[in-house]
Amino acid sequence: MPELPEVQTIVDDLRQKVMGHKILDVICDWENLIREPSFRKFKEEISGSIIEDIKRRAKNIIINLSASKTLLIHLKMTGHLLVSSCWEFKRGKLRKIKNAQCPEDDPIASDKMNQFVHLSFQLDKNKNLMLSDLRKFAEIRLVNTEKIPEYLASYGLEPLSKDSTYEKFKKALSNQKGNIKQVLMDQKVLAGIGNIYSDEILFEAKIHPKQKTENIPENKLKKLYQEIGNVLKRGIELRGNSVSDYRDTEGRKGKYQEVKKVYRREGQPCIECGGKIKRIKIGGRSAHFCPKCQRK
DNA sequence: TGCAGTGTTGCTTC
DNA sequence: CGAAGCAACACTGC
Repeated sequence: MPELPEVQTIVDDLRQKVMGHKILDVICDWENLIREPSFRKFKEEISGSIIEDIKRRAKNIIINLSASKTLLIHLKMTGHLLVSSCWEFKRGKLRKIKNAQCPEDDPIASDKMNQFVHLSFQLDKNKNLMLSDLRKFAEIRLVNTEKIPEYLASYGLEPLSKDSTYEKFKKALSNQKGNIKQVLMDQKVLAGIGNIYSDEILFEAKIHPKQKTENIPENKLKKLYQEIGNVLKRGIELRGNSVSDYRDTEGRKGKYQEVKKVYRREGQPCIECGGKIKRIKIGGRSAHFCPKCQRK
């Protein structure tokens, strides 16, 4: 679920909310979430550390801690990070902290994602950084900071980074033979794009998802590069999409789903030409597109 | 009621 | 070798 714009929104919010905080303790009822080291070591090593910096690479959240340790978090399909001063994770359940001040319309109180909290970092100043995950696919690692580059070595171009250029993009795609939809989602080629944004990007660029990457003409490729930037930036502006269950660190929905044009709109009219949006399978995933606007 | 489908990724299989 | 399938898990919707 969380793709680049959602992960970026989470990272930006976390920077505001938990930077400089100390991690006092960790509570967890699904230790498989912690991929390394063992939970016992994890707890021991992380307790007492300070959150020094928070960044994103691809769909990973990177939290630099004091003592040269780094937390690497991947939310996969249904993971969420929540920051709250009025909820705590105790005896396997999310519980309201007595006498704590909650926001009037606290979404955590009503949203059913509150049933799926499996881990909580207890921070100083009465804050909790919690991970909820219905499907339990999320992964957390605690590694030595110097090792981080190895973990991130295989990722491709960051489409929104300052040094991303059309030439680099073109080069990244130059030896790709498959269909463009799958290439866009290949994290080794481009970092951060998933099923939803790839559909929206291809619609904006007027490219058929099954178009062979090597056959895309130069002008279309330029357009594609521009639209990747436009769509992802719009996603961040709208704080991500909650087509499904994405929520930000307060438990609130994003707004990008209100402007999406093709994803999960099978059978509905195309915003631009009125034709019917189609859904096909590509690599086992659903691809949505307008057959009139997007030609091979 | 039951089964296909779901945002991700990486491993296994053919 | 590359592409396809599947597993990790649990819920929703048809």
